[in-house]
Amino acid sequence: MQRERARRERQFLSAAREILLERGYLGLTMDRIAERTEYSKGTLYQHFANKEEIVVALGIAIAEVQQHLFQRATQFEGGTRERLFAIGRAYRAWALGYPQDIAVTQIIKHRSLRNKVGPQRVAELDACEQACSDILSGVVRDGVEAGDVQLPEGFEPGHLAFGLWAMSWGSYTLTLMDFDLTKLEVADSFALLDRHCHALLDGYGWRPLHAEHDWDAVQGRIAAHLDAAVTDPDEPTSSDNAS
Amino acid sequence: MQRERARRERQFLSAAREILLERGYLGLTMDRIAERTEYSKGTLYQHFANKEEIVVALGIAIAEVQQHLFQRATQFEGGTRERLFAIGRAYRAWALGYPQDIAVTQIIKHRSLRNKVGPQRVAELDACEQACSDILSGVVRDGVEAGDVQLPEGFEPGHLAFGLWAMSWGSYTLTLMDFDLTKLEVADSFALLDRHCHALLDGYGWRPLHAEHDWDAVQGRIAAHLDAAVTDPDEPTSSDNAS
DNA sequence: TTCCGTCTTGACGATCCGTCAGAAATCGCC
DNA sequence: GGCGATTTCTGACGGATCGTCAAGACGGAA
Repeated sequence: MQRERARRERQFLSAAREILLERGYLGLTMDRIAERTEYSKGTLYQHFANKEEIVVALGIAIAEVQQHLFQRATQFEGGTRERLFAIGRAYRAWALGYPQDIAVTQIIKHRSLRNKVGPQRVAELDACEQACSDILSGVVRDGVEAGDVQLPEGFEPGHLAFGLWAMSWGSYTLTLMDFDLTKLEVADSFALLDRHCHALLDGYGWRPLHAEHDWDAVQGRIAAHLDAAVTDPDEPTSSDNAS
Repeated sequence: MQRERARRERQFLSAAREILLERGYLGLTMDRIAERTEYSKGTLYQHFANKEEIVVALGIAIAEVQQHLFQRATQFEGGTRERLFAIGRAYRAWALGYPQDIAVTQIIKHRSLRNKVGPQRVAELDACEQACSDILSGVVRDGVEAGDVQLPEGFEPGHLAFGLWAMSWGSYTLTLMDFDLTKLEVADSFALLDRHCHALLDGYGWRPLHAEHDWDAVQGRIAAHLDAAVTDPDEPTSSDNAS
């Protein structure tokens, strides 16, 4: 039964995520996943051809959450730079809410892993990432069309999107890697990233500039917008509700 | 003999690097290293307690090269922003010259690996990275002192350095991870990174701004400066000499 | 030569991956 | 319900690798 199969796949992934949290990447073994789900290893291997596939599958789930957050953020009603800012906040919310997932994403991004994974799964992962970067590029395009920003000669919207993404991703991984400094800087590193993104956009002249706008106020509205998405449509189960 | 020991350690590392190039990270095994160096596994284990230690040791060697390049770059005679640009070019030269090393660095940056490595080796690696980021911070400090840039309230030089580093590192890893897009974008992604760094510095108002200066000309001078360093002192004869 | 401390070796136990022949469950038909 | 066919599940197994360690090789001193 197809339905049963999907349910089991979720079980496997859920177990894998638990083990990953408890024992780290090196502690994640196929035997342990099988043991925890009380299925046999053979059954597990009918879903995932190898360990890497499981990690990539986890990555796909993560990317879908990200995509969802980005989609929500891009619907924020405001100027183009505000919407870009909203996506940045969504990314930040993701990084703060699922810190473990950054490590998983980091593993997935490593090439040697992709070689052992089936092409359709890789394609699925790429599609998710493509969707996220398309959302980002779309907002840049909107900014250009609205006349809020003028890209240099030969610049595509995706180029600017890449810069923002690279800086964010770099910040997260560098922050994550430091053991001791992290404790002192983590709270900072997010604020810092925000500030750098503003500087980058200022550098390209995207209006309103950092100094021209009350971004703290915008941030509050964005938080409300994103929170609404998190708490609103996520509850099909609760029985007691006030009208 | 201490001398002998150091020589062997270099042999092991050299073999490890070769295997890494030929067969990738998953193909790097202790047996293969032992076989290639014609030492036994037991001897290998007297130098490195486990596979992770070897990778970190490779990372230290890589970081030393980086540090050397940065040091050379920072001696470029020019304005503070030009010197910063020189470091960027040095980083780029490193990434282009040793693409495989980016993958190694990426592995090292992953936390789960550090747990299995001896503390003094980790400390050595951290020291190298600290040195590199100190060089970067130093130039930022010079820029502030020279009045070329005015940092926002509460901003330390290291904060700006972190931004540049994060964007560069993020660009490299994101570029490296894509299989197909890479082929089309690689030549671009470096130029793009340059442009983004300029935008970031412009955003913080570091003079002279991107539009105020002939950076292509500076780039030529920097290349000459760095090339001089690469071709000059790179040939220590392997033959022994009396001291 | 013989003894003794040091260095080296490769066989070994342990762990984990991925497979596959057979067991168990389910289905289809009478 | 009975019974064979088909699908699904299982866990023991071979292969690869890690890291260890008892035994052997080596070299210098007596």
